[in-house]
Amino acid sequence: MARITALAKQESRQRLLEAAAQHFANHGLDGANVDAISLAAGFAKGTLYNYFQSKEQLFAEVLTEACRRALEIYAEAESHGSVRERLRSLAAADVEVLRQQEGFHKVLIREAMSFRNETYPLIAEHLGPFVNKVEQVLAAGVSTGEVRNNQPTDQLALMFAGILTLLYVHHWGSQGIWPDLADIPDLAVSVFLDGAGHATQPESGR
Amino acid sequence: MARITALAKQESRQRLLEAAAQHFANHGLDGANVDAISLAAGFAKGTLYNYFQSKEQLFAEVLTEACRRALEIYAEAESHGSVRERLRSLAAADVEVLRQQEGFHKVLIREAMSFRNETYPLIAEHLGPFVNKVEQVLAAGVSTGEVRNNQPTDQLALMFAGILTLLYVHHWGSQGIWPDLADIPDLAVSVFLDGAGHATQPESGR
Amino acid sequence: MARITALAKQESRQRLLEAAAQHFANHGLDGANVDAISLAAGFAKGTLYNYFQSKEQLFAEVLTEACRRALEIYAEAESHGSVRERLRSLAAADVEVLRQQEGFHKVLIREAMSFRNETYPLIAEHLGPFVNKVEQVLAAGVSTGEVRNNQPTDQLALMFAGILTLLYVHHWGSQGIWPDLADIPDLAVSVFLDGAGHATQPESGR
Amino acid sequence: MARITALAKQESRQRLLEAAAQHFANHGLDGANVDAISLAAGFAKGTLYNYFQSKEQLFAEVLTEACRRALEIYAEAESHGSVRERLRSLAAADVEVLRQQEGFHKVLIREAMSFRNETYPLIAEHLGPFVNKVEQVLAAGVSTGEVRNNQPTDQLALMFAGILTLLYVHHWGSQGIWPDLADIPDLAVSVFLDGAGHATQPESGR
DNA sequence: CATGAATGAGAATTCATTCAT
DNA sequence: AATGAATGAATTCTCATTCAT
Repeated sequence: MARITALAKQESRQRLLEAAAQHFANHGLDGANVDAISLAAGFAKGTLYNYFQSKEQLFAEVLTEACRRALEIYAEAESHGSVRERLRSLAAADVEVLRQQEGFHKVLIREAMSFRNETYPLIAEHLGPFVNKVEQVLAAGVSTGEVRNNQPTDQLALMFAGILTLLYVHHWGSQGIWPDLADIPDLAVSVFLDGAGHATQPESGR
Repeated sequence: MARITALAKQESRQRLLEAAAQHFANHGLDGANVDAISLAAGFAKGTLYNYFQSKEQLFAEVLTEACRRALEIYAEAESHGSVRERLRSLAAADVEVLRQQEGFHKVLIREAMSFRNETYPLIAEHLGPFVNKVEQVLAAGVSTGEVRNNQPTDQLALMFAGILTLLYVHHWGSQGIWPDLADIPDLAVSVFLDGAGHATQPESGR
Repeated sequence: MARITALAKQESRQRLLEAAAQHFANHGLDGANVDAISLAAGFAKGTLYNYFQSKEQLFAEVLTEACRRALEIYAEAESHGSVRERLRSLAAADVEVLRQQEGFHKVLIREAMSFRNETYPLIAEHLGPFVNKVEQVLAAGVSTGEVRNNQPTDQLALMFAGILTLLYVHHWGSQGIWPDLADIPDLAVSVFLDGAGHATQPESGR
Repeated sequence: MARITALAKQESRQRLLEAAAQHFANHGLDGANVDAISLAAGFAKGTLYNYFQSKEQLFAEVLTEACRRALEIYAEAESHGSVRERLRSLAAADVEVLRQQEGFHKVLIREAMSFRNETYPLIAEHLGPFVNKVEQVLAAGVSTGEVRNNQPTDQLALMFAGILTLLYVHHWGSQGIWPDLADIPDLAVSVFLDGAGHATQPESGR
């Protein structure tokens, strides 16, 4: 019985997290209404508070959950071949993560931009694992000569993650016209590695 | 006397707009407190409502004002020399715009991420003139061979503006540690034109 | 105009304080409902918060106000004659204070008994002036030999104030049957000075 | 088996009562949290409601239990010697009762001050036996001349009980500095019998 | 125009109590 | 009996906005 109860509780929690992700996606963090989330999950007004201590903690938990899923997907991203290929693979994984909860990620990015003490550290932590993976690839690339060594790899990794975000934002801002989500991995890698300036000789490994 | 009154009214309005920009910068749109803005401008609590109809409209007006100032500065940006030099000059102008109302731009960028129907068009309009200028430079660069022609220039221009924003965000997110505002123009141009991949021969014009 | 406004505000504040005293008297501190107080004062729900920052602060202000009135009355209490007469006079003043806001004092005494960090210091401060006056009288009495010197005067003063409170409590507990408020000053002095044991010779100065 | 079950139920009930006494002592009646009590007793949240119908009834039961224990201790108090000695003995018994559940008695006294219809009669009932015993001693004292006969003995008895309570309150209010619990019986008797006024000749039986 | 008191809808949060398991 | 998830009324407090002076 305990197990059944525990299971049911897990499900309820999940329902609340999903309703919350959806609601945050639609209303943002400030605009969100805790009661509405609880009701949307099929519970009474105050029930959410049996699972989460506060609106902020709820947001944090939604984030953590998103994180967890993201890590699973990142873990699956193959990592061999050239730096270009490995970055592309990571970018594709990130796009996949995005697809799963696109609305919530929109809010996430927006909250990241608010630099609030309550949310910024949380989000930075969320980005951490991805950026770390990117940095490992770049560090390897520096030693093989595939990546320029005129900038620290941690800064480069941040730039790569940033360029991805940038493309998401353009995607949303253009209502999906450009770029298409499917094009983002290639685009990001190209922008990041090649730049827009004229290379004296074309890259071959593309 | 009517003129004096009108002038005084203009000044009051300006004071309110500045106080609002500062306050929005610190608290965001949702978190802003209308009374506090009015008080910060040196007026009593309700006075703001003699000038603006609502918090939202006030925000929009602050936005419009920021746009207006930005345009003035962009107009002054010199535009000659190589593509690299001209982009650097535009980026420097943008940084200058940012410096003038750094807090407010923080909010601007955050709001851009919310894609709200009330604010997004305004912000897009704000970016417009800058992006147009960048595009002109890039189009010229394509014809001189300084810029690759594997992507439409409007998309490239959006990317350049985006990279700038990205660097601002990293600047804020790192509490000013990296990158320094002064380094941003060079950094943006380098990232945008050269990329991080290994060029077979180093650029000379740097 | 400013003066008129300030005056009106004073009146509103007073109305709220009175409604609050009444409401606290009826419901206690925990049981009190801030909205109800505001409504009872003839204002809208939230209006009270234009005057007081929180329920606790409101309570503190009611207390302070009661304090202020009490001090006025204590100040009027004549202080000459024998220790017995002077104590009687102070006790009578205290009863007078009590009469003015009997309900609120009931709550006050009750809150004093709760020893909460939020309220106890406030209330102790409230009692201070009265106890000080009593102590002065007792100290004088010790030097004239009217008061025994087998206990520090500050402790004796606390006992006297306590006996008064005790009689109030019995008054309330018996629904006013015994003791009558009017009898309390004499009773308190008698209990305090003479005790219930058999004195070998009756006091004459009574 | 029914007996075993009944016994177990008794024990559970007792555990809950003790946890409740402790919790009420720390938080008061209004501030108490039913869930916390149940958990503190080692049960799950709702279990308490298998034993008590409501928070109020629980409080009443704790009170009744305290009463029961107090009676046992009062019964043991020896009663011979002078009035002074017998009163001292009763006071010592009361202090002993207090010591056993000091926290709860704090709440008890506070609740007594609230004069609520739900709790006041209970508390009066609790005091009853003690006051009766005191009254018997005093009545005997009146006939031996040890106690003045200028006041009905029931009122005197209430005063004695009240002075004890008063000393407890000062004990708590001073954080135990004055008076010490151990000093209270003597102090109470002295205050009650002798008063603070100057006796023409010192008591000998002290 | 400036003022600032008043408004009242609305939000987060608490918790005594119920009841299906 | 024990459990603990669910309930939802109630409460404190906020603040954008209005409007009489």
